[in-house]
Amino acid sequence: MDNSFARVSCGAITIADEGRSVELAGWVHRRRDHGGLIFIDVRDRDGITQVTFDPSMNEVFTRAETLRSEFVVRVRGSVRRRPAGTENAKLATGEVEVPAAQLEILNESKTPPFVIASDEEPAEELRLRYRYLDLRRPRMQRNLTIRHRIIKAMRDYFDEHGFIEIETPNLIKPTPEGARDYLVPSRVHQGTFYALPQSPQILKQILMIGGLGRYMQIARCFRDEDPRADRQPEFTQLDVELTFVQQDDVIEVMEDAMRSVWQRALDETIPDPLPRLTYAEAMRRYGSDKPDLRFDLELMDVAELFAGGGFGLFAGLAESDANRVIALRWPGGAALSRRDFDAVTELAKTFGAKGLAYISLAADGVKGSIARFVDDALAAKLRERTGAQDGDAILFVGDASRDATDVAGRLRLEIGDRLGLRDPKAFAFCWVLGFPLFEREDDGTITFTHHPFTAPLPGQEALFDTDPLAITAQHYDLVLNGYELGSGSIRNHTADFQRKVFRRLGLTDEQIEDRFGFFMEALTYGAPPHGGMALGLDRVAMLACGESNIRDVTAFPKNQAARDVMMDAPSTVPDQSLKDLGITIVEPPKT
RNA sequence: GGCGUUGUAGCUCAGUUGGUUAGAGCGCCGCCCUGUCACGGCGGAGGUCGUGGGUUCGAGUCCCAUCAACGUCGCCA
Repeated sequence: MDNSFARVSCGAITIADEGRSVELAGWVHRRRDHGGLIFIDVRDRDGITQVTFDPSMNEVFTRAETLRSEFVVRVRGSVRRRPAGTENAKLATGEVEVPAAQLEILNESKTPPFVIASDEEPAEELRLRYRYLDLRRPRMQRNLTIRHRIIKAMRDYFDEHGFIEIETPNLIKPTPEGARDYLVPSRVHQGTFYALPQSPQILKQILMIGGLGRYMQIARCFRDEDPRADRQPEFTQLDVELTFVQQDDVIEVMEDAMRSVWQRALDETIPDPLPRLTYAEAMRRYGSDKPDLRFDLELMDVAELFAGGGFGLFAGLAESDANRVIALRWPGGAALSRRDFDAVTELAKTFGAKGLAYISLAADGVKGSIARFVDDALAAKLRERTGAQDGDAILFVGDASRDATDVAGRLRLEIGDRLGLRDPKAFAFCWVLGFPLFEREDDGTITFTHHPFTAPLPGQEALFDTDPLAITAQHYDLVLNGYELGSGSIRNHTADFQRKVFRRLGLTDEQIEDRFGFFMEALTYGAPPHGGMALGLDRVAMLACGESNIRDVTAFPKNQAARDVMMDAPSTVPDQSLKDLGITIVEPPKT
């Protein structure tokens, strides 16, 4: 290589480099062929530099005429100031250009299925099919860079605070609880299976029993459930665990870490301390255990205002504490048409509502579906309770408490969306605490809210046999902009108590021994008190990037059918591979 | 598995109450062009309208089924 040319990045050349002999390598971003003069924008990860080709350079010019989009080139020349009046203020390198003295075509490119140098967004299916082309676009390069900075900031923070990163295995023991496991057949022990970890939960607890004290890991996790915009079958967690801590210790470490990450990765300052809500309060005020605190518009209970009144439905609901009648203020909602309200009602029905009542407030009185039941006195009370003013509407959801809360919580987000109150550049963190330890499933059985290793609040052990659903857990969720970033808890650290929890969940001693015997035994050898947390890194990155889809912060995501459409995975395997594993496919795949 | 939205040129999209030869912008190809940077000018190629069936004199348009993508519910210790 000719060392008189300095290799430089396409984004970094400035007027200070004038006269320097440089070598650029990158992709042909755009070409502008004037016949007697050719401009090529050469792009690499750092930016774009304009290269010019003059006909006086016979051979080089002729070769330049063959350049097309996404060809890979190496160009050498001396940086020069652009002629006066031809500078491009839109480009960081717009004051200079590189007249090509040498041009090497390192590789040609077929015409790409979509234009990389365009703001037009191709269908996601196409972006995933040709992910390597999509990754060349600024958006993905930016998102992956931010994701990297977040991960680096996390590792730096925890390293500085005495944590060590420890890898845990990906081939582990299946646990039938929780999500479906991805299973990996064993060749050596035919007929048996490893599972990919849904999280390193038990392993990190055993690390605590192993005396490692402060652990963190950027851990890959696997859950065989249907993907969503904020969920992938394969995802990454920031996993953390500490010994000799109480709930507040973990919360303080984690929120300090997040403050540090936001500062270092995004140069954003977030509050200290972060707001905290109880689970009950979050459900009551926001209708969600992961409230979006970027805007207010809280759910207001108004059942007693309708008690004994003319609107029979709400008057009836008001007779029992098991019901809620919730009012939601819709700023400016009085401008909506009957048709608009009908559409919102239909939407509410998709949320599970049986119906939706509403009134519009105007200077000349109250209108809307239940206006005839709202006299001046009631209207005044509703205004006072909700803060609604002339020009606003109020939606009413009345139902059994749980159903009304859920519907109203979703309607609140819908209103926030329509009013543009969910700013992707705003970050509203909060903690949600005080979750119940157990929940009742639809079939009536008792299950855990978080996971079976979560400890109850001290002193509540007595409720175990009398009223288990009343037990509050030492469990905390970190929430950002209406997304659950992650959960943590103080764990049970005695075998006796852990066994009690398992039994309460309906496991027999044999099942406990079979599935968790190794762990139960570990607890009997001086397990220290411990607790920790795990955050969904993909969601953290998604929100930090202002994206609404986890796939846009993942280099190689699966689609909604859990397929990798670039590799075409999953796929069939040769018969011999199945034989080695002792596996027979009963029903051959279709197609 | 349920519900919703979408599917028309390589890409992004338009296509009226069913009516002659299905369009636009970008991209692509050819020719011209020495200061462009979304270069410009002229010309051109490119379509099983997702697939299958039905209604009709006639279907991109209406009906049924089906496939795919996305969103969502179920599911997600």
